[in-house]
Amino acid sequence: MEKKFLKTFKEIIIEKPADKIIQQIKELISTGQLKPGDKLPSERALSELLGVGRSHVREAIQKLEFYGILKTLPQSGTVVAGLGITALEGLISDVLQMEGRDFYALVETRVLLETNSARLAALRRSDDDIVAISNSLSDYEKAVSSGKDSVEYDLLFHLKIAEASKNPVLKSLMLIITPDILTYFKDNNVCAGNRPVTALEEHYKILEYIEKKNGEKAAEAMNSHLQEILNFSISKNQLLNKSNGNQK
Amino acid sequence: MEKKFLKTFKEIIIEKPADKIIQQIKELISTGQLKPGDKLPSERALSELLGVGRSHVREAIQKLEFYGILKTLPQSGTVVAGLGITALEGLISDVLQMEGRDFYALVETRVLLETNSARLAALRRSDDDIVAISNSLSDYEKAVSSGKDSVEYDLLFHLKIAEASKNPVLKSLMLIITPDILTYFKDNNVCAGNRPVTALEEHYKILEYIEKKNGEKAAEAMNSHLQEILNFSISKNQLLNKSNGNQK
DNA sequence: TACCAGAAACTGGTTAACCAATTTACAACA
DNA sequence: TGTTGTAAATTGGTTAACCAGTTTCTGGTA
Repeated sequence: MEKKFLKTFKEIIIEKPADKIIQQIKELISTGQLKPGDKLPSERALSELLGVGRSHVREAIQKLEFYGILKTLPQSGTVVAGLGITALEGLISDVLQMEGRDFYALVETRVLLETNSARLAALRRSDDDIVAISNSLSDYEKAVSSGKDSVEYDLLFHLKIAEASKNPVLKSLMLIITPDILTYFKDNNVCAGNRPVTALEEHYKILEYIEKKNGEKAAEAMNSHLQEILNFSISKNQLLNKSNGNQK
Repeated sequence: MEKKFLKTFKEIIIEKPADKIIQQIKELISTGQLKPGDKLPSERALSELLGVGRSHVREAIQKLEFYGILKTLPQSGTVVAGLGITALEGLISDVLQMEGRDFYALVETRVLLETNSARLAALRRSDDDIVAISNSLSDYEKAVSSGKDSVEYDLLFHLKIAEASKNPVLKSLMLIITPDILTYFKDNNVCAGNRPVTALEEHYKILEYIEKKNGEKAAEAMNSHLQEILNFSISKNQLLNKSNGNQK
């Protein structure tokens, strides 16, 4: 089994300079040496202090700004953003590297989001939404019958439902976890055999309930549609936990 | 009312050069001119093509890489990553600038996440979780009785529950929307008057059900706890939509 | 013709210098 | 003494040049 061999080797994470800087700044904030509203030392000062090029400092600040932790004011300075700092400790380690590979949690969350997305879509859909969902469904059907790569079209169908829910936040969150779901699916061949075919039927059923504006039924159909994947991920996750239990 | 005045003015979005580049690359991909696996033109070529400095191109690529859309291979080139490209259309405009200010959607999603988070926490909590939640609750209580800034401690309480749910993805998603919730709260004084006091009682009730491992009751308590905020955001949102209806 | 060094061109990575806007310090004036 | 205008220092923004690998082309050899 060559995979195991590879696993023991591949942990050489090349820690880019910027990442180290991020870690240091994070520490300064979480230890309270830098409080919300404080100004950071200038980029030049930091680069000299840390013994790295200014571009690295720049990159680190950009990333931190992404997460809303820092705010840089042009020609003036960089400050620690005030809000949500209490949650910072978890933010970086969690959001940044959600690679936790906790497939079950991932799918469980997806079920949660999708079930409610279907319910809201049924209640709030416009006629245009029905058209959009139908189109993506026929795209999916084509992909299935041609026999390959249907997964992306599958998720696209679900995304259209999220759009019909008229809740952009819900949609955004789904978009955030979608890439991880995708890699998970592709790596594990979740949609093998004639699973796509049965899934297709379930999709039609979901669409039907959404069209009928039956929120509860739509949610229920979506839930049972995803339940199978959830069960699959349970067994898979247990396997992984067993073999990788010694990892951090 | 000076706020209204400011609102009509502050929409001068300074479109940074990097953002324009991102938009162009996004378009190239979504129109199919760049397919997954394709190599992007070199940074130099792009910078000359677009008439901007290389650092801007660099910044754009970094951001795109963040979202898993691009992958840069050192000393070789930058390629379009294969996964989830279909979903790209929405990804950038949505996740990047979720500033949509759709407060109702934000709170609605929060209710959804939190309700299920409470349910799972009740089912999966350890004794340590109970201790952690209790502690954050007494922190909150102290803040309330001292009379200020209780909001952050409030959210911290909810976060501990998310941790007890043993679903890191759920927790991460909550962390993502938390900053927006916070600014919303602070801007609108949601927790004014003796709202914190009644909220405190509800918190204790939630904790009680979680301790008793009663999932349904915990979910129910959390739901009614948040329902008031949801109602508040409905009225507020309508007001905003009315006054800002002409915005994009 | 097939193949394989070796050099030249090109890649992203990194640094240092320069730019324009902001902030700060200070001196002149009221 | 307090205010204000100006200049110097400092800031993030931007550019251009250089570095160390990678890829590609090329010419000679078997």
